[in-house]
Amino acid sequence: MLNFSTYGQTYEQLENTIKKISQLSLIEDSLSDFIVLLEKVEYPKGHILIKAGRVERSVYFIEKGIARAYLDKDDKEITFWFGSESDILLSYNSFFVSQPGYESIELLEDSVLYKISNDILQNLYNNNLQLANWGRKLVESELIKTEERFISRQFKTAAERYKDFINSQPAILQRVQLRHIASYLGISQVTLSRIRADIR
Amino acid sequence: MLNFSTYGQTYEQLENTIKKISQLSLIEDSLSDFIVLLEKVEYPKGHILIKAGRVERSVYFIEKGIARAYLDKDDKEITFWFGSESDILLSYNSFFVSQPGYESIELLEDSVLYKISNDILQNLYNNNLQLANWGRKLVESELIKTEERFISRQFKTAAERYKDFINSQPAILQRVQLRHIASYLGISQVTLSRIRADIR
DNA sequence: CATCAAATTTTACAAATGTTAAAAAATGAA
DNA sequence: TTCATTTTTTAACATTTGTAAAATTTGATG
Repeated sequence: MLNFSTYGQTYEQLENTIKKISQLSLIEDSLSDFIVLLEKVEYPKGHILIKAGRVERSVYFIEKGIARAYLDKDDKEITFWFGSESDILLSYNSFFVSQPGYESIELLEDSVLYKISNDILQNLYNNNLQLANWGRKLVESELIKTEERFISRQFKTAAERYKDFINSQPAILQRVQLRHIASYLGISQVTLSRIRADIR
Repeated sequence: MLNFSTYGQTYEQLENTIKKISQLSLIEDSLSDFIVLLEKVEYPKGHILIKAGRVERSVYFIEKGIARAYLDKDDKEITFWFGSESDILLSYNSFFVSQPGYESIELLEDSVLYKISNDILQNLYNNNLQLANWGRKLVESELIKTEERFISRQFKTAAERYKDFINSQPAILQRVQLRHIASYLGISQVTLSRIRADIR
């Protein structure tokens, strides 16, 4: 549970932080019930928050930091997701259906997160209509984002995808190694270098 | 609303059909409430069920038939989804957030569908905890499927993706033109022909 | 500042995929 | 069946992207 005094925050400060994350302002009436169930956690750069092959029982809200989800293919790592401030972080397939996940998630900066277990969340969902609908909307918005990325992969060239990326997530470009961005865009690092050279 | 006598079905027959679709057996207690709100619709092959640029107010459950979602890119159509018996059919971004959708959905065979409007569904979600959680789980399972397709696009070769496709959806291969399958796999029809020739 | 290690870019060549056009095969209506 | 149309495959060539290795740049540290 959150220990407010430990972090020197008032409840109001915390509430403002949490509201920014994942449309939590939508559940105004239930917000305080929700907040007290969160656990604040901090990890250093390089920490592997979620490990492939395990069943993940927690979802995280990112207050500060950047994370990448990746999976191991042969001797390479394939990065397929970045998350930063105000994003939620979880292994979809592991968290939703309690199966071992295929992905790992690494923190790329020292990070501050709020954590809630699946057991607690399921209990909320089964007893609070407002939160159940908030959870549904949260997943709906993740689904739209994932589908849009999927489609753009299908009909845009590597150069177009890179330009989209620097327009939509310029901060990530500054904070993440280019080899991860190349992997995220589905191209080799050499191709990414060529695209960057052409743009210059 | 469903008019049972029109279609010569008993309620029990209809319930069995509906249960097969989209894990609706999960909402045993609310199932009959849900079923009476469905409207059965039938359309011929070639019908455009959902048109890009419109706000879509309905979701469909496919009882019989095949559909493809596509978008127009320059003078080409990009197919990015197939649905058949037991799948749900909707424009994610249009239905979930009431925006004009970017995709069209065409029926590739004469089809039988059950339809429910977003207004009715939202009303159910806001008044029935069991249905709200069923809706959340439905979206969660769509999200897992979409993410898996996204990732496989990123690290599998065109040949691997084709083999995955014929293993996981052999029936679709028999029922859909190869040009649509090539588009779905993100490759040209020429490349698909080459892959098929190599396998033979 | 000098040095080392890691990250990124560049080069050279190979492999995969795309484009266009044409040929072949399959489909479906009369 | 025949014929016309559509779909699929093949061929030839162009372009994109990948791999491996070398060169360069960047960043951290003494």
